[in-house]
Amino acid sequence: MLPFRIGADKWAGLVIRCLEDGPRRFSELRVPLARVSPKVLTQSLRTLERDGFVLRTEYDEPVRRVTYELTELGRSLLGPIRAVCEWTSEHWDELLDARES
Amino acid sequence: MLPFRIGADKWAGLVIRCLEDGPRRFSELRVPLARVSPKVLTQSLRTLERDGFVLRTEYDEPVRRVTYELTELGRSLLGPIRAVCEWTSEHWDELLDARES
DNA sequence: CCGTATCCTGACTGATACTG
DNA sequence: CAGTATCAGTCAGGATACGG
Repeated sequence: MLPFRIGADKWAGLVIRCLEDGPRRFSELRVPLARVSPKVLTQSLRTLERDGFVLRTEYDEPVRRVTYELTELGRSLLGPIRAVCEWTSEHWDELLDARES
Repeated sequence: MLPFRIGADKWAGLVIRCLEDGPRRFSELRVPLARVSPKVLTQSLRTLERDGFVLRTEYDEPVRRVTYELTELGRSLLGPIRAVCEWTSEHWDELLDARES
């Protein structure tokens, strides 16, 4: 589908972009990433956490709450990621043409 | 190994960078990409050709010769790719740290 | 020189249902 | 709410050897 992607796993780039405006809860991430099953989303977040791109915070409250936010390292990735996303939107039509022929 | 990559396949980004200075023969690509088996390199090149990033030219000569070069579309990818490569070299140490802990 | 053919492995992705 | 458990399926990636 996508001509290319950023990230060790398929969704890492999108997840990071979803976090660029600040911390998000798991359920908040599921909205823009509705096509991603909870298992896969969790896997992606765990990998991003392990590699130091994302910080996971668990709050001890009556209603359970967990947030994810970008670390400084994760935030430094936004530049390259945006470069790729912009390229994709600029060249989307050409990509479709190449696939059809 | 690499924290993330550009390209539908693992080597696409590197292949494109190897072509940034002009056409290269298959055997020339195998030098910088020595760790890539010929089958996988061929696969990558075929995909890049199909998607319009690379032009493959076969010369009818006594000694067989095939060259690959970037199309204009392929060349337009160099910007985003360089952004990712630069990021990687700048943050390489941090990535290793995260993996070890 | 420029690839294919074959075989193999495991990483990645996924749907669905269930739990603390 | 924030995940895990389970059960699979696909497919990219890789080693090695051979072919036009």
